[in-house]
Amino acid sequence: MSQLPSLTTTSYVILGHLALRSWSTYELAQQMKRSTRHYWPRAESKIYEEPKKLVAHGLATATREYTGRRARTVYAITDKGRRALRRWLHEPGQAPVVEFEGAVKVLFAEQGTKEQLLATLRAIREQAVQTRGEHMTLAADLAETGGPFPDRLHVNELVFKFMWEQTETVIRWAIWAEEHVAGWPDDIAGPTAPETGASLRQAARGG
Amino acid sequence: MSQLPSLTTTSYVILGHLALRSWSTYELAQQMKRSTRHYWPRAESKIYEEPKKLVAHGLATATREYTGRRARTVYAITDKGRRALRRWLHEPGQAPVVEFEGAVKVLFAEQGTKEQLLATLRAIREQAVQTRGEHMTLAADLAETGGPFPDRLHVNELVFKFMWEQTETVIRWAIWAEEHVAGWPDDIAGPTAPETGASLRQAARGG
DNA sequence: TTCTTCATGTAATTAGTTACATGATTGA
DNA sequence: TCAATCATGTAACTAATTACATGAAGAA
Repeated sequence: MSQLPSLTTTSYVILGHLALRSWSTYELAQQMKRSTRHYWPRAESKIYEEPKKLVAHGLATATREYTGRRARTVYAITDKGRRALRRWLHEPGQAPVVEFEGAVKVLFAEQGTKEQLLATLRAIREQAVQTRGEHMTLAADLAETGGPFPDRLHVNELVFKFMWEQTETVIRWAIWAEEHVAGWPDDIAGPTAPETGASLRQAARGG
Repeated sequence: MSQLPSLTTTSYVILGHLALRSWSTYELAQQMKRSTRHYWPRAESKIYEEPKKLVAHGLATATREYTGRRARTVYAITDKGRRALRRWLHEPGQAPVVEFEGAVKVLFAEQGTKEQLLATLRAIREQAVQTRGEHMTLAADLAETGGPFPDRLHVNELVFKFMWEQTETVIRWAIWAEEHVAGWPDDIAGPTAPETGASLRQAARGG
């Protein structure tokens, strides 16, 4: 029947925001850069394009406004949109998917030098420390001002905690790996040291 | 100059495998399902297609073999391929990117019911526990047999540890969130409880 | 007045996925 | 000998990205 393009998770990210208030696409892009980017990253241009689909489905309405001769579009949720959001919340969500190029470089590290591997790990750690800094700023703002939606602080806190723990895990892992590799001989293509596999054996026993 | 499609991280994942030995595409698909899928997930069809690009760049060679009338293609790395891989290892890698639909459902949970939120969290936890089980099996195999490349156990251990900690983090978070939410009133759209924001304040202080 | 940054999109391209197809092998 | 599964791809489609374009507002 319906020839409309089907809704993706990205559609529902937008729809969820519209359930809170009406937004212009620029505002949406700013807000999503601040929060959902960390667990649902999308290019800005996508955020300008996606709401049209919601309108086509009758889940949102678009209003044209003007600043001088320049147009902008403000989107608002419809009743049908609220029902669709509730239905979506009811379905089980997708598990986390991780894409980590740095890990691939670590996996094939023995094709390069020990120095290269240590540099890779250091870069991973520094990036994560930087991200943690951004998270701290965000947390401070949310804790002090309550953020743009103070009565949503409780759900915000849940997902913030996930982001935080995720980043901490990367930092801890990178530090562990750097220390571990520091003890390796210079030729990392060679056979393994006696203590190699300790964490595998531990994991095999269930951690 | 070069009109060849440029190499992606996926290309280098394949190239890295070819640095270890020659593989048919089917073997590559099996191996990647076992290991790199957890931090570089790609559809099987992609794994059949991508090596052609390596050949076009001169980084690999393709050999046609036959089982009866049925053809298969075995790929091998070239010297140019090894050099390209080493160059790639030298460049800093991309930080982890997480896509987590479950977190989006948690973020907008107050548009639904407390029961829905608890069900979402439970599903996340159960999925992660299942993944941990797969990791345990893999760890046991690697620890016992050394896996298909015993002298690469040291680098394998590094990335395995990342996968493991990543999954453990999800499980711990889900349990924490379930306990946290259990203490909320039935109407989760309402204003927040007094202890709300405690972990935000802690994060703002640096953890 | 000019430059830069903010604000608001569109167009072109692509990396990746889903769906399909078919030969070989194995076991009931 | 039939069905199921393993093995090996191709074709069609799409979600998403990168690159570009342009008006408005404020700073120098």
